[in-house]
Amino acid sequence: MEEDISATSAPRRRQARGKRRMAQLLDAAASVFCKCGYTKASTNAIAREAGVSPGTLYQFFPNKEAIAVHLGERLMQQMLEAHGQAFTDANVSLPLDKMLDAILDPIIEFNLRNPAFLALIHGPDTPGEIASSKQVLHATLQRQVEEAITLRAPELPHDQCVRVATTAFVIFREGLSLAMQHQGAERAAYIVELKAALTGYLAPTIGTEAHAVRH
Amino acid sequence: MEEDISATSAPRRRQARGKRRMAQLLDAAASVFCKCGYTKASTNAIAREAGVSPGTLYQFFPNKEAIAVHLGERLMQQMLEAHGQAFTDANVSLPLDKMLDAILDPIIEFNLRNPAFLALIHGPDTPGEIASSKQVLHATLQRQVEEAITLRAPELPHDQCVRVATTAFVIFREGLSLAMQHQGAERAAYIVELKAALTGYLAPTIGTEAHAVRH
Amino acid sequence: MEEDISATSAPRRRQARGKRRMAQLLDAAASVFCKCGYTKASTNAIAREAGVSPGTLYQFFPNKEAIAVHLGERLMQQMLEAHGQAFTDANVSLPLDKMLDAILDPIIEFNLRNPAFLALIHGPDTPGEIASSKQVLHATLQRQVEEAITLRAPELPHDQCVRVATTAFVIFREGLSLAMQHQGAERAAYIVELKAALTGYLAPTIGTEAHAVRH
Amino acid sequence: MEEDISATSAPRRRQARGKRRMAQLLDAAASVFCKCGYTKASTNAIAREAGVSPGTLYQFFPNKEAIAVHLGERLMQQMLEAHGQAFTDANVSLPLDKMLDAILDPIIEFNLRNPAFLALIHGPDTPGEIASSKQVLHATLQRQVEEAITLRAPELPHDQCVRVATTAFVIFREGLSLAMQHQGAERAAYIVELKAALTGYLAPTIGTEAHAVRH
DNA sequence: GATGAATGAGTCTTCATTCAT
DNA sequence: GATGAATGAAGACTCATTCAT
Repeated sequence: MEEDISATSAPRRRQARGKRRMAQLLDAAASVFCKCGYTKASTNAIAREAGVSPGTLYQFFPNKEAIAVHLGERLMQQMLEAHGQAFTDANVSLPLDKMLDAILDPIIEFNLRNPAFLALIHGPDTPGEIASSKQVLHATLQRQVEEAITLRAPELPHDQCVRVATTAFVIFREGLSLAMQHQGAERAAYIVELKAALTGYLAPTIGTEAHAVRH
Repeated sequence: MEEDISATSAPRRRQARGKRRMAQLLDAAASVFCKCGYTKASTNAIAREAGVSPGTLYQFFPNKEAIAVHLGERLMQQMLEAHGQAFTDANVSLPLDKMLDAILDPIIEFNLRNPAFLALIHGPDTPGEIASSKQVLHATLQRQVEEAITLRAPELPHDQCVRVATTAFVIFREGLSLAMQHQGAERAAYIVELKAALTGYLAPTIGTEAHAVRH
Repeated sequence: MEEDISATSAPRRRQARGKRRMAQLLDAAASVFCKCGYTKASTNAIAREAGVSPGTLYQFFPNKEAIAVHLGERLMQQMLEAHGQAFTDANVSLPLDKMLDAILDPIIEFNLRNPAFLALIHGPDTPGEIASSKQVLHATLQRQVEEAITLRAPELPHDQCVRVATTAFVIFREGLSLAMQHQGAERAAYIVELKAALTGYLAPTIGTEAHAVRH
Repeated sequence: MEEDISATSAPRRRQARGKRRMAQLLDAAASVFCKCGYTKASTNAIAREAGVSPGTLYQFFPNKEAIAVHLGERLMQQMLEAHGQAFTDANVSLPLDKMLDAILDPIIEFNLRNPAFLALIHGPDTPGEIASSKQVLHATLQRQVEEAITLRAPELPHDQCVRVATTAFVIFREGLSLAMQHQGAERAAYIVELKAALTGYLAPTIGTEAHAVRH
């Protein structure tokens, strides 16, 4: 608008650089969160890992938590882009064990590539601070689980559905965490256990059979 | 009070006072860990809560983690004293649901009275520092679970047994955590879910029937 | 609007835009200085308030203090334009109380509309940095007061005149400040006190009677 | 009590050291406040000036403002100790000019020795932050002025008395500030102006004559 | 002229730990 | 054993200013 004659205007280029920096910072944050956990990850360390000064970090994020929130959002979005079909009706109507495979396998695979996911989903150990960082992932995933359960067991009262989803979610989270703490065959074996746990827990509530869903 | 001239020798008295101080400090630590979580609990805060100076604290514990470790040990011991019979053969040979009631109810009740238990069992969110603090409770409880499972399913390969125990343990830990985050009826409902999850998970492995055990 | 193709030449247009920008920035600065005081007003905040980038701000002012200086100059100029007749011979020759009314009332009224005036006239609390910012307003006003006093009391030695002017000026400044800290009737009452203070101070030196002045 | 046989017990000695450190820190703060003003005085600078680490400073004061408050309190106390008789009935009943001499001279002299007084009484330039630091000195002194005025002019309505005291106080403060900015004869001359200003302002309200006061 | 990213020293404050008494 | 002062590195965050585009 002002003075640009070039094809890609200056403001646009600047904006692009901004996006790149944010990505860079989020990458660094992911790395540091993994190494140290949320609490011990320092903003200065994140900046250093990103190769920028602390001031730069704060040009993009107002505080440490915002970094976690953005990272969480980016992770969620990437996961949905990569495996958005996990919670589709097609999957949800499969027999329970197939359904769990269809839903969990992509998520697990995503976690292997993005270990920051687990770091975030655990958040700080401080009781009060339920941590918006945690919230983002938590809320989104849990809503999906709730929806899936509602589809499979429409007669379940809402509050009970919430409890089941919540419980299923923490089982998933901790089972995954366990798996990630191991390698190779052991990890695979823990994933088997995780699925067994979810199957065992959910079967009485939502049944094991294939199940036509309709909204 | 302090300097009584009773028959008991001076060293013994000193030792007794030491025990009292440690108990005092551990009580304070429990309280602070509950309020703040492990990471944000400062040794100064613990000392203040105990009504002693930081220097005194370090006369009994070499560092922050040692406090957590000792607290964990004391909690374990108190739990065993109060509910040592939880994992007895009698209980372990009950039908699965009865067994879970028999084992979990005392532990849950103990947690209600000692919320520091949960704070410790979660420990710092720092990955590396899987925290000897956590370890104490973890290890002890898990061993008990392993034993129980071995009794119920002696043919299970050892490594599989470990995985099952580990998985069952995290389900228990997180389910309990969920319950403690709620109150009254909601808490009770979450406990029901917790038991349902464990039942569902363990039934295929260790069976639901009563089961005579023998060492 | 910006890029109109009118007769006026490009450089002139650019210069006009420059003036507009400066005005814009000074307005923003006035607003921020009022809200935060000189010290806590950040250049970034001023730029933001003006709706421009920090870089742009520094294209017009070499540093924070220059902004204050320019703002001071603009305020002085606006005040002279609006109430330039305050220190005219006609006013200065009035009886003391009428003279104070004639001089102070417009200035006070100007301050009501331009509260940045007070913010500037106080400047940073830093001793060394008696602050050119402050200086501008200070110097100009004080010179006028000196002139008025010289006219009323030509026989007064110069250095004494300076002291009287200086003292009268700070009385005025702080009295005004006090008035601005209150509202409505209370403010009016403080203005009465301000005038009483100046009358009481100046009467012995420059007399209360009307006084023909001549240069 | 515990193990001390010495004349001055260990705890007492420790407490003494604490007091000494606080005094040391307040001295340092006074010095830094004078050099830099309240706003630019950094807690680290104060600690450095006191020859201790930042942590030590925070063992005695919870934050920067508390330092200022304590310093203000100490200054007030020292002033009262040194010149507590300034506002006595004897002085207040003198003729106005004698009264001002009797009251102001000691205060002025105190300021010469404790220039931090002025730094504190001005406080940060931030508008909102009326600064408890400032408050301490302000409030105490103003109350004394109010009392003196009430004694001299008992018929004055209370709110008017407050305004007069407030105005007189700021005249004093700024006049003193002016004097402190100069040296030698010039300073003396400014003190003369200060007294003239107060005399001129107060005479109409509280009269110039000696005045028997009674409570 | 305009932009906004980049800087980096500096601010206040905390905390695990040590040490003289 | 007990005290509490002392430490100092570290943390989150700010801001005047510069620079590439």
